[in-house]
Amino acid sequence: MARRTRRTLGPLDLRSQAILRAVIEEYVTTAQPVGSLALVERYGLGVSSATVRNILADLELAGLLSHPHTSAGRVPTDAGYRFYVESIAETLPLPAVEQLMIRHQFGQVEFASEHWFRLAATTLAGLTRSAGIATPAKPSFAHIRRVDLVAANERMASLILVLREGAIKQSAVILDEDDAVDQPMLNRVAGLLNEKLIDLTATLAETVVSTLRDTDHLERVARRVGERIVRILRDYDATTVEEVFSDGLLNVMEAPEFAHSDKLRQVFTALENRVYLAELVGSVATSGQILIFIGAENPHEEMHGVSLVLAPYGHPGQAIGVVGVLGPTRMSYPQAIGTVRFVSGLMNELVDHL
Amino acid sequence: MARRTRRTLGPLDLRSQAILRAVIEEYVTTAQPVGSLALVERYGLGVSSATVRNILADLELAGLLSHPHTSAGRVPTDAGYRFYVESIAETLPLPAVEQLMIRHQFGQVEFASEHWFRLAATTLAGLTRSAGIATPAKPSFAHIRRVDLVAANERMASLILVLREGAIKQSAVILDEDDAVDQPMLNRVAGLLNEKLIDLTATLAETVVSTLRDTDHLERVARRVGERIVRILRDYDATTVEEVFSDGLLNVMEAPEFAHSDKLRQVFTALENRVYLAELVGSVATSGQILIFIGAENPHEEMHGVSLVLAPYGHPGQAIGVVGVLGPTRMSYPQAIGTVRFVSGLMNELVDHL
DNA sequence: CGTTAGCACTCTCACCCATTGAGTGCTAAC
DNA sequence: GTTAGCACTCAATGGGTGAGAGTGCTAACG
Repeated sequence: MARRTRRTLGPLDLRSQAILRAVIEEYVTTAQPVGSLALVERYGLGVSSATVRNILADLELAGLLSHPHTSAGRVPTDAGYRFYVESIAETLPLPAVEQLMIRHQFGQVEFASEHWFRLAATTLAGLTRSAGIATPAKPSFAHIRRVDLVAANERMASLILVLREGAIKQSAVILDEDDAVDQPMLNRVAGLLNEKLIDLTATLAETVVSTLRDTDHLERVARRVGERIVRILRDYDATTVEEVFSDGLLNVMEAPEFAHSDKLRQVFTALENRVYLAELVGSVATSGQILIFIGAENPHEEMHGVSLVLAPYGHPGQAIGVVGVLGPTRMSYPQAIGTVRFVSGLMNELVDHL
Repeated sequence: MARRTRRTLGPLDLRSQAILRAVIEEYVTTAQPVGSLALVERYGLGVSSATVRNILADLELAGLLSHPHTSAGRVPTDAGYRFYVESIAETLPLPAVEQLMIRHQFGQVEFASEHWFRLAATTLAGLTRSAGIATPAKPSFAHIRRVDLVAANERMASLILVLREGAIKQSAVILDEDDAVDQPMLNRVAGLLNEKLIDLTATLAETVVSTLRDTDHLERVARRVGERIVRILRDYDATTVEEVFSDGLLNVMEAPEFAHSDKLRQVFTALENRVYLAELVGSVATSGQILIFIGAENPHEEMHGVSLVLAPYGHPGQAIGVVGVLGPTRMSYPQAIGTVRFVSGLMNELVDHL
């Protein structure tokens, strides 16, 4: 008892830190509460188990470890993981061989951002044995790059809208009875719109569209289409995250802590409910750096019990997307951080190529 | 014993059928093995439990029911479900109110097949409390409807290929050093390709592309792009199913038979491995009618223990997609069939509108 | 004064066993 | 052919017990 009050609770001395690290690393691999004996045996600590027990008790007092029951070993708390994550200076970079393999895979796939972010999620899932998460790079304001119209029938046209950032939006436009069109006519409409709207954002496009006259047939159709375009752009700008793609949920499912599976259901609920992810992803996009949410730090109750490692890619101000990993709190953070960092870097390169 | 040998095993008499039906319907709602007493109590059978027991024994002998252990009630076998499914003449059509609600939902969504099939999966999931499955309508042979090119930089262009059936393919085309292009040039290339390739399939397009001369700058670029187009079309034709969208896996997860969750993992594996689904979906597309796979009837071992109710939509010869439901074998088949039938009908209407 | 050996103590886990209760299958009577 | 009666089977439940892991405390040690 005397010892404990004497010990400063603030900055942990190096030995305590080493033991905390050992506990976490042991627990990450075994998924079992770790006891004092196992620590001295497997990590050359040079002290007896009794000493380790004293330190473990201190770490528990500091809130970094916890105790399922009296006669069990220690388990890291969320705060313990947090301390650990902050203390590891060097993350585990991805081995060069794997880096090469992944680059190769990205080379194999069709040259389009659509494929990349899906592949990113799959890759992350495979490398970390957790769930991979990725969103396409999305600009805060969409710019029109090109407008295309294809006749479906004389009163309906398919609008294809290409944005500067590579996204494509498709929508059917239905015209009034007296605005019947054929393909040549649509080509002229598309030509007019391309001329007037190229590189504009929603607000600018709207003012331009409003100048189109209702008297002329060509301009009237262009106006109808233009209004639809503006609506699509506004919708696009309003959503923080277009789509959250995830892969490898099975990996999470296989973690022993989710075997009896009430918590697992929560995680899946949270993942199917894309709004949750969109929020998180939004905060990462604005922060501009790797964010780590450990267990209960997570804003959503359903996600207590899992951790997220998320990193943005792309260019702030221009287009930003997010890649990351979702796994049990008991995950290898150095590896996860290293991997996520590599993949986000890779995505950056790819985006720059466009 | 005498009774049993006397009974014909072939066509079941009506009372036996009624009892089989009762067992299945009871089991579907309770998920518990059902005993003879529960049957006479809850279904006005007008006979004693002893009589029911005799019949149950016969049904078991016929392989339609099984027995977890001596002192437990009966559980339907896959064959029992199969018999039941064949015997129900009338499926449970969706209530008119819900039909209306769903039509309304489809009206709300953007007018594009992309959104429809996703909504179909979500809708099916919600209505049946199982997982919903849907694929976009895909033709056996893609036809070019329109080609569009957008300059990314002077050596790279974004190719946008619209197919007759509404699908859009995007791909980056990288050009040789001496083929540098600007947007006006790309417009002329696109114009040329549109003129030559419209409504063609892969094979026809290929012969046309091969006539383009390498000497002329315009035609050389067009050829490069054309070759890419042909490759995209070939890839498209080669895949039986472009994409399988599923929703509501959570519903399946909540079924008590998957609570302790080894089987659940298999199901998820099978669902993440899209190849499995693609095969099934392919067979439905060719069969042209509602197909039902019950438990072990399923070609894939991982999917024993679940049932699929799948229906095609679209027009054979033209474009065909599939919608359906995946749930535990213990699912309400009349409801599932009725719902799937309605949704596939709805998708048919929508496709016809285009 | 930190470290360590020793030891009592606590608590989970696995196992066994008896009990309970649901449901069957058989037999004999109707 | 149907039914009542009854013995039998077997999963599920709950209490009891022993083993094992790991702790916390105390007293001795350098």
